[in-house]
Amino acid sequence: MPNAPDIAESEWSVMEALWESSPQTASEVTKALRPTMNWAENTVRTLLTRLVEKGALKTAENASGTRTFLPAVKREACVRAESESFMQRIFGGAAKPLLVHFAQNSKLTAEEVKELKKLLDQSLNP
Amino acid sequence: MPNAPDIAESEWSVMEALWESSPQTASEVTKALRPTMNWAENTVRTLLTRLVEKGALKTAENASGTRTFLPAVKREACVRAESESFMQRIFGGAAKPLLVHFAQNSKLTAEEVKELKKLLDQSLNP
DNA sequence: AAATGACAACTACAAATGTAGTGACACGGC
DNA sequence: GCCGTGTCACTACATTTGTAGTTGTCATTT
Repeated sequence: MPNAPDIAESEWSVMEALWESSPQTASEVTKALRPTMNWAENTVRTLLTRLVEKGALKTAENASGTRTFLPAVKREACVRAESESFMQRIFGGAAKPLLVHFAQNSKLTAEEVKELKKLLDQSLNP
Repeated sequence: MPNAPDIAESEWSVMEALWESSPQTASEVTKALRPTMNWAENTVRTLLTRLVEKGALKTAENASGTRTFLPAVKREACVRAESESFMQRIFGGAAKPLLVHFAQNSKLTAEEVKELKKLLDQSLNP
């Protein structure tokens, strides 16, 4: 499995679009992102190219011979990598203070709290 | 209270040193960071200058007339800002998936799990 | 006094990021 | 056969980041 490359913020939106649905052509991705990011098509193309160079995306041809893009790395792997580096940077690598922070700063529903407590228990008994 | 400015990764180490203990002169900060980051003093000075420009640090003179640096923003505020932006970027702004992720991917002690469960409960009954 | 050494203010410079513009080519209509 | 449109591959360019080096000043030390 390929390691998760370093994905910048704008690039992340592009990845999301393709994790959501792939393969897509450059203009499809542009359209998919239009509502959120109002990027010129060339901007999206640049990001796509960079992501291919980084090994985060692969390309293929569709039926009409146009190039399409698809993820080369799993979203979960990238999320894990980003999370790891964030935890390192801000919380010195310790999960507990991080969890404390988010547990305290988020408004959760009773339902969510229940779920999370269950997950915490499970993380103990594997 | 001033808003938390955008603090880059290297800059963060410098901030940590000053949140840890302040005021400090440039060379004190350099020495404090020496074990972890092996930076040239000028590197640290550059970072300090940038942080002052960003409004993350203030300066003052010490008894011997040398400039010292001290935080202009509270660590907690910066942590909150960074966390917010991270949650936005990677988890679409939702706390629950984030908490799920870290709850599942961290090895916590029974003690920690207990604490966290308590915090979760408290986050419900304020 | 000359050398040394901290401190400050500038300057340097490459890589990464954000955000495009340009020029060329190819296919499908008219 | 020319023309617009979509696609591609390049190029562009300002900012931010990482990591210093250079120059000038002062105070302290031989």
